Amino acid sequence: MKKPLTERQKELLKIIYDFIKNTGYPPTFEEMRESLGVSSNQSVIDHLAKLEEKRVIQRKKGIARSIAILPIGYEILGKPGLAPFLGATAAGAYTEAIEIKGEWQKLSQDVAQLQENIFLLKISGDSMINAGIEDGDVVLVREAKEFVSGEIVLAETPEGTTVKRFISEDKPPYVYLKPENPNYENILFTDDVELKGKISSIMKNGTWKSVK
Amino acid sequence: MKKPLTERQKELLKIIYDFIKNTGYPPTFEEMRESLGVSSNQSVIDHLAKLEEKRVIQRKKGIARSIAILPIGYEILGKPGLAPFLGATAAGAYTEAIEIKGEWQKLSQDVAQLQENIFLLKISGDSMINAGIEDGDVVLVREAKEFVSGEIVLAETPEGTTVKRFISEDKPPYVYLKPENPNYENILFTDDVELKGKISSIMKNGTWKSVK
DNA sequence: CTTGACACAGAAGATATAGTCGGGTAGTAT
DNA sequence: ATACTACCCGACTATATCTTCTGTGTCAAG
Repeated sequence: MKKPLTERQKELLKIIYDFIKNTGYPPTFEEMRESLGVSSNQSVIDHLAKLEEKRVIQRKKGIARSIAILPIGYEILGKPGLAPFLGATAAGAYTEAIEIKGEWQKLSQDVAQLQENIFLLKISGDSMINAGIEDGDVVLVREAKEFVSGEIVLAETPEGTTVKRFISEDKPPYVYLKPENPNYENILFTDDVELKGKISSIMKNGTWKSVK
Repeated sequence: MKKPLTERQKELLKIIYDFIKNTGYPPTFEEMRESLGVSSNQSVIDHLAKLEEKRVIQRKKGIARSIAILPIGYEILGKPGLAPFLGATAAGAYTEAIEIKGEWQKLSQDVAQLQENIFLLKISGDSMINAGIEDGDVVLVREAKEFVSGEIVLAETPEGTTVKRFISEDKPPYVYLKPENPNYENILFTDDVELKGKISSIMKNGTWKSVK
């Protein structure tokens, strides 16, 4: 008789998931403690122990950032998947080897949520032409919360949504959005500007290439 | 003029990718050093610096296991993706807001490779009936190399391929495969037995549930 | 009114992990 | 010859991170 997760446990699971999605690696106790808004590691440890007991996550003793979310955890978070169909095997008596059928099967409607939020955008305009992004191109955007100087980002500004290179440096104008076309001006980064995601790939002639 | 990755750098990238796929979190310097088969951390650091310079990965100074593979890295590894199509935005002048179209677009044939190797299996037999896995059921398998006692696994034995619970304990019979049906015998774990993956979900009446 | 589950505080100690320093070799280009 | 790049060795240091210990308060169940 498995018990369901408590509110606090669900919160922590969500915190872990979001952290991984955002950084690419799991959080430390300290980072989770911070996100939970408590002052002691002990709380985190207690909750992690429960989550592990309930097979929602898995950890390794003494290893830094060693939290992995197990399938049950993803299910609780509502993150489904897509998979190829490989054939039949046996759970009872031994039977035939696996034969590859090569079919595909949707596990849920919400496929994109599998690992991260990604979506496609059609570009209009030529302000990023020197980065190889041209009018009419389709680019792939990965949603993110943390950004590194030099990355091409999707930004929301009071004037609208736009794609530019994000620059953060320690000399004026410090933080701004930079077009890759000399005919356009930099956009200073103000409180009104919100970064939505990173442009990671671009489709050219039907094939995908990385942006740089 | 970007230089391509050297052989060694590609090897390290692959090592990092495999480690993450397998454990759910990135490796330490020590673990990478081991996989590279060298005796000094410095080698790893040198290669990581190059990979970071070439925008293949991204790291944070002083932070444990803080390697994230960037889109270019995934491209080099040949791991594509699938994404919903959201609409048009502007790279030039500001234009309209994003409108959701809700279409889907395939980025490549090889969709399953996105984040990990997963596939479906049709079960025959009733040896796992007490775990809720019945004859004719379809289960989802995630390929893995490391296994924890208690997990339901897909195993290859000299007699054939089978699904059982993997048990590893410090009393006899120590390591074995356990059916979830009293009518079946345990299978002792020998050198001939190879674990291929973990059963993470099962489809019942068209919907997916976690196995326990 | 005791017991247990849940949630949290605060601090000390142990160890896992990143980083630094100062080298060495082989190959290739200037 | 000199300079560069890719690749590697080994020992040391600094700190990031996990763990352990002891104790508090609440709330619901027996």
